[in-house]
Formats: sequence, structure tokens, C-alpha cells
Amino acid sequence: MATRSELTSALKDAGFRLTPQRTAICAALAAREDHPTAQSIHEELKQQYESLSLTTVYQTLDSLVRIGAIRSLGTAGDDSVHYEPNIEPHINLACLTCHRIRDLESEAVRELEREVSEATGSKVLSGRVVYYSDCLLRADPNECPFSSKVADGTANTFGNVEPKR
Amino acid sequence: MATRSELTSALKDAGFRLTPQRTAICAALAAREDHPTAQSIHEELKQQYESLSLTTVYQTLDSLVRIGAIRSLGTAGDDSVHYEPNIEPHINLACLTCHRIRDLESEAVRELEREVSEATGSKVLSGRVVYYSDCLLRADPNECPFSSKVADGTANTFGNVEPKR
DNA sequence: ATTACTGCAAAAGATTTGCACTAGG
DNA sequence: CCTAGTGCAAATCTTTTGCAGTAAT
Repeated sequence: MATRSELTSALKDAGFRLTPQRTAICAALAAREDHPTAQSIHEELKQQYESLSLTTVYQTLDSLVRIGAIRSLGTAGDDSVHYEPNIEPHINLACLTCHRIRDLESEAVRELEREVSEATGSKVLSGRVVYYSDCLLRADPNECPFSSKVADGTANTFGNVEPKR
Repeated sequence: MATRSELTSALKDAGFRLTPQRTAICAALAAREDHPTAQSIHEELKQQYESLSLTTVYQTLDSLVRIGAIRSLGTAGDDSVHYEPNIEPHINLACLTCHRIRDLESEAVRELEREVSEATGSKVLSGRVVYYSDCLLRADPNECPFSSKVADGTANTFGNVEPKR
């Protein structure tokens, strides 16, 4: 998991200026355990930095993705892009109902990145490995897809959460 | 690669009605070698089926994704979702400049899907394995990222294409 | 006959852009 | 200083929705 200073250093090393806004965004990314969207980072930070604009959040996230410091996972059934502060190779499992993403450790992903490096002739900078569920086909849209697969009483993979939409 | 009838059968089996529009969309998906967006399918088909609406294309693609007949890869640096008619496990390499996606064979991806099945307790229905390039950092936005990595005269991975944006 | 499907127009939302102001190096 | 960065408002664009007409089974 990236630390706040790893993220800010990455920006600085890439030639970006270090502003309080960027530092705050990096700190928020490093602190969060989930896979935030631009909106959710903005909502979280504007409590302390009420002048922080959504535009700046978008720009900073984009810069971080472009330098390979974080990854863009695409949407999780909602319409917003989720970002991944954890650039250690792993699998993401997305629930199309509750729009949350869970990390899954995987040795095979490391092998994948080796294959990509070899095929492209350069180090892997960024990518997304996301598997998503078929919950949209289920009768009850409020039902979490991963929990619904567990016929017996086994715990829900994600816990109980409300779908956003 | 899915055939037209595999796609239409999948829809029928899932309880969807077979309409000329859906059949056409399935045919277009099966025929294409690239990773189309809803817009590009619509543009292609409206030449023959001028009444075909973009709404129907979106709906049909969504249905196909939900039944696991095709996959949604997310964006490739543009803002539209690309779809994947080829559900054989493989890696996708996306160029953030020209917005095209290339397939890369990989045995490791099969292993990935086994891991996901095991972790979720069910068969993998859909997912995206996409690596994208760092072309956005390059000086010339018209330069294709994959070609730019080839210092000698080796052929461009994608051929020469214009960025969309 | 039923009920899902289609297409249109409008809406919804996320992300981007233009621009004047501000501040990092 | 000088140029990059910020924030606001407006614009853009993709995707979704409401609804009345149409067609699949």
C-alpha cells in the first residue's frame, strides 16, 4: 500500500509542484482502505479543505495514474471511475450491486505482469485486473451478489451494504 | 471468439426475446475483430438498420454483459466503455493514445480465473484484465505509446492510427 | 393477448475545459 | 518572476430514463 510520502514524492519526482491540495489528496488516498472515486475523495476532503475543488481532485488523480503511482480500475457498476492506491499486483473483485471492490491476493497476477512486460518490452506502468459479479440478474437488486452465491449461512464477502443506485 | 449464434442463443436461453435489432448487434459483435464501444456498433449498424437506436445498443450490450456472453473492459483513455466479444481468458493491452485494445494470449489468466472461482465459490462470469500504457506522459500526444517504446524500426504494435481526442 | 422491446427526447451524471486568479520554486 | 496549479462555471459526452408505440411469443 502506498504511503502518503511515496505518493507525494512520486509527484515531485515527476516534476509536479507540491501544493497543499495535492498533498491532501495523496494523504487521503494513502489512508483509505477502499477504492475511492474522485467524488468520494472530494467529499471526504472538503470537510477540512472547504475550498478544494472537484476539478483539482480529478486532475491530481489523473496525474497520479499517468505516473503509475495509483491505478484506475474503471467503474464498478456505478458510473464513476474507482482508483486503486495499492499498486502491488493483485486481483480486484467488484460487486456490481454495492459498487464496492475487494482485493484478492494472487501470485498469478505477478506472472501476468511479467508477461505484459515481455510482450510490450517495458515495465508495466498501470493496469486493472477486475472480476465483477452477475448480481444484476438477480431478482432483488438490494441483494449483495457475493452473499447471494453463498447458499448456506456462510458470511457475506462484503458485509451488508446498500447499493448506491 | 463468440459466434453470432452463440450470442443470440445465450440471449434466448436467458429469457430475452430475439429481435432483429438484437440479432444484428450480436452479428456485429461476432464479426468485429476489435473491442467496440456502443457508439461504434451503432454507427456501423445504422447504415443498414437506419432506425436502430443507440438506446437499444446500450441495452443489448448491457444484457449480454449481464449474462456473461461478452465482457465490459472499461475505457481505454477515451470516455466510453469498450466491449469484448472474446470471452476466452486473455490479457488486453490498451493504448491510452489511440484508444485501441490488443489481445495478448496468456496461460496465467486461466489460473487467475481459477483463483477467483475458488475465492468467490462460483464460476467466473465476467471480468476485465487490462494493462494500459503511459503514453499520456509523452511529449507528442499523437504518438502511439506502443510504437514509441520501439526505439529501432520494429513495427508498431497497433499500426498507425489517429488518436480520437 | 400479453408483456417485453424499441426509439425518441429529455435527463442525469461524471468528467473536462476556458479563464482569471493565486502561489510554488 | 514565471509558469504551473486552482477553482469556478459552463460545456461536453456518455449513458440512462420515461413513455408511447410496436412486435415477439
